[in-house]
Amino acid sequence: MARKTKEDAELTYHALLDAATALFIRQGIARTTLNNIALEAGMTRGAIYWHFDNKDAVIQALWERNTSTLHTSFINELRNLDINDPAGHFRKTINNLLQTVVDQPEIGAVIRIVMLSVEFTDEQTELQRFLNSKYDEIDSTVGDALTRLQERSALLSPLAPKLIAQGLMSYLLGLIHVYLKPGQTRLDLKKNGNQLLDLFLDTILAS
Amino acid sequence: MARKTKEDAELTYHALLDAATALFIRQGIARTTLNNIALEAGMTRGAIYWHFDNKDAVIQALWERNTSTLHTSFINELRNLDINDPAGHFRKTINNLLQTVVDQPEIGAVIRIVMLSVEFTDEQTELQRFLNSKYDEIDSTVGDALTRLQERSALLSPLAPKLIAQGLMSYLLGLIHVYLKPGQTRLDLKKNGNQLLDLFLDTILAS
DNA sequence: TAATTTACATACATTCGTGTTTGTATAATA
DNA sequence: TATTATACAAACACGAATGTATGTAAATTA
Repeated sequence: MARKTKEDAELTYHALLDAATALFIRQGIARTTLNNIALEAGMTRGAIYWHFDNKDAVIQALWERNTSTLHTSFINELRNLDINDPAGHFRKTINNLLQTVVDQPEIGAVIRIVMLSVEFTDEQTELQRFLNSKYDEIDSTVGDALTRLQERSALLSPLAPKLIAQGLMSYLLGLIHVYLKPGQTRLDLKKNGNQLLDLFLDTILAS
Repeated sequence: MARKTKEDAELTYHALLDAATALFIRQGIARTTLNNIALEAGMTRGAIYWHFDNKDAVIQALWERNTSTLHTSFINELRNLDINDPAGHFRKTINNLLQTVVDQPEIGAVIRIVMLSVEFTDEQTELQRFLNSKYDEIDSTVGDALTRLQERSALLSPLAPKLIAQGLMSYLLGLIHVYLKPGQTRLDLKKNGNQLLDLFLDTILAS
């Protein structure tokens, strides 16, 4: 067919990623073929192989486009907790994260996709290593933040801060995972997300 | 080759399920082929197709063999909470569940497999419906139990019991998911699982 | 002990998805 | 304006996985 302008090409690039997101959520990653994605976006596989190397590259591009900003800003917030009210700042940061995920479905969707694509680990693929490194980064940053809170005796729980971080991360991931399970209707994170989070945060932070 | 006795056949049946479990955890479900499973068990695909209809049937059989008992006993406990100390009984039941998952790797592994195989839902397959119904059963049972606790004013949190149930389930799933992520080493549920759980339970139940 | 299942192994057919190659109309560029 | 690079579509080649069909030795049954 016809060649597109640079702007048109970028449109299809994003259309492909959007299509991938929708299908990954709807049918799961494994069941979604590159052909599916292309057709959903009104293209052929040629377009995909032009813009990406393979399916893993699509997933990584999804991460870059939809969550990398949130990722780095989240980490920056935690690394520079407000010196006057670090506990409040921490709480706010976590709450904001969940709220962002809920308010911007594209972001939440990609997070769930990422969670699911870490399924395997034997003979780690490049994507696995990449995503794992991102997760580790968050994990240790949360741990460090809680450690500093403990040093300022802003932690209620006597448990080790690294351990609490693991619990908090598990809780967050669990909430997102359950919330975004397709067909799920009972859990309304938009309404109750912060309440549920505070349920946990109240035990570890002074209110 | 040679035909086996009935007992031998049952051995290979279990060998196949064991092989499937190991491979699913190691490589993920999608990446594990029926041939892989057969070879891991020292058989050929013929053995698999003799004992099971397809891969989904293998997963369902895994559930039946490794978690159905835990499932029903867990539900029974929650449906018949000790009338004298329902809150303590509830707490104990949840803690036991996590401890069982941690102490018996085959059970924990299957739970994680099940979690991951619910990935998709569009055009639900029979397996999806089956697993979802099991999850719903647990979910509503926990909700009911918490409702009864609230009626007896044994709930500290003012949140709706159904909502708390969602949070608790998310937490549990998150913990198991993170804990059983292959290659993961930081979270030691065996040591700290109950502490982490109590972190949550203490906010909703009287100690 | 003869007949019949059983518990698989082996072979086959077919589909599906991937990666690559080729073709091409047009935008960008010089 | 001629050339070249771009953004794909279309065709091709291949392996891999599935499901099925067939073969078969031994266990079970009558």
